[in-house]
Amino acid sequence: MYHPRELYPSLGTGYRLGHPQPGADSTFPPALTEGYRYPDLDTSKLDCFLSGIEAAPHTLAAAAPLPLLPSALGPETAPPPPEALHSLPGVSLSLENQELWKEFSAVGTEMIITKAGRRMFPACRVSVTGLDPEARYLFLLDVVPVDGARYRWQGQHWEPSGKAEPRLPDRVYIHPDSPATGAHWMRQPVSFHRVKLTNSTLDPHGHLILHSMHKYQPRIHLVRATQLCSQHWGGVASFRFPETTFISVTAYQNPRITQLKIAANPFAKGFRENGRNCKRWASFIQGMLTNYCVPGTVPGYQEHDDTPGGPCDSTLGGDIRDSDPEQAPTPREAASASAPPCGGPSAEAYLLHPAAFHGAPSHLPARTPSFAEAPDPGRPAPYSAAFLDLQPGPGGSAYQAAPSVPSFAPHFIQGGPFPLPYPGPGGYLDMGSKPMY
DNA sequence: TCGTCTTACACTTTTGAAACGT
DNA sequence: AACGTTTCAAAAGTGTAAGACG
Repeated sequence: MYHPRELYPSLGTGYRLGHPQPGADSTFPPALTEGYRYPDLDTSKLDCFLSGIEAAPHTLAAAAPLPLLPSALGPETAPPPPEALHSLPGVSLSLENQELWKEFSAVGTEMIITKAGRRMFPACRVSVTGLDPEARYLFLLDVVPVDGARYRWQGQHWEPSGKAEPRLPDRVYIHPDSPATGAHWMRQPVSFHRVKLTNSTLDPHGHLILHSMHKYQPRIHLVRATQLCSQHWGGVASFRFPETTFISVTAYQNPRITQLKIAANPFAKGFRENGRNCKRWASFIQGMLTNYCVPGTVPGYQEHDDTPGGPCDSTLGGDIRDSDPEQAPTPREAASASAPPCGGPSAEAYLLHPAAFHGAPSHLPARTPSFAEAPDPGRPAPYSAAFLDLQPGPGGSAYQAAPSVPSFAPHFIQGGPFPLPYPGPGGYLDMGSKPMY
């Protein structure tokens, strides 16, 4: 994983990737709104990194007047802008470790956040199809609040307990292999296991900053980066999976989650049979035998399912799905059909603020009475009104970008300089502070 | 007092360099 | 000499428990 600072040594301490957005919460402490800085920009490294990117066939049209974002924490009044989001038709994403996620989701997924940064477990691991094998794409992941509530563990379930904290600076994790060809991404599952979550608002490492005891939803964005550092783009598709919703905590609240983590995460092996927590583990085994199955025998429950170093990143060397013709990349004609029209926003603009490309949610979701409930795929997710709808694909777990693409809000194109600096593979982008909902 | 957060700890896996073999 | 495999130590990732903090 690259640290953005390694790529941009010369920008100085005042440089920020994401400009403060219109309507941003002005009451936010400056240290938070300024967020992550990139003190050392080395453009030569950037050139090297971007040298392989193909020339862009299309140019960004002149930017239209920018609509204002809704004010922070304000009512949701602004309808999505009329511009259509340039999606990637035919592109579908499936959650590889869906079974594991469902196991956690059924209990109420919790993710530890620490000052130094903690990895997500389970990690988001997806398979993608429908890309142009020869085009280059960026894979991004960010995490957004699900609602405006803070949660509290009530012994048996999670309950809302008050208003959410002000939204923290948005950061986006860029998959280390980005940008890579569609053939590369489709060759094997793409894992985001290196993503780290932190509760340190002044985190210097570029980890994704979250509030403790808040509910979050990871999102995965695919950007066709026809030319990364100019005003070109080739379409974008965003995906999310309801079962990956989680509540951030500094210490596990639900003992069943702890047991699930120990059972499924190889790094927690020490807390199993022969570990210090063997009594507790034995009790859990008994429970699993009664209610589910022995860990390791439940599909998606094997510890390898999310083992770091699996099919995940650095896909540049992996070769897991190569031999499966059934899952081979779609023919080129399908991909060419997804080629975007001329004009439109750029990949870097999307990097600057992916959320803007999906517009603002048309409404705030109702507070969930209890997180213990399994997510209802049939019910629109809180952000879905302005987000790409995900339809279960033929494979069951595959989600496809629906044709009824929502809106595209170009107001963030204006926010960043062109060419936009790109933090590089495995890095994070600080999106700056932005309105909460 | 209670809920939340921080830190040190023991344990495990991962990673990469060095050694070794072909 | 080049390449591939094995070994091993350091680094990194886990949840726990105790204590600090507000």
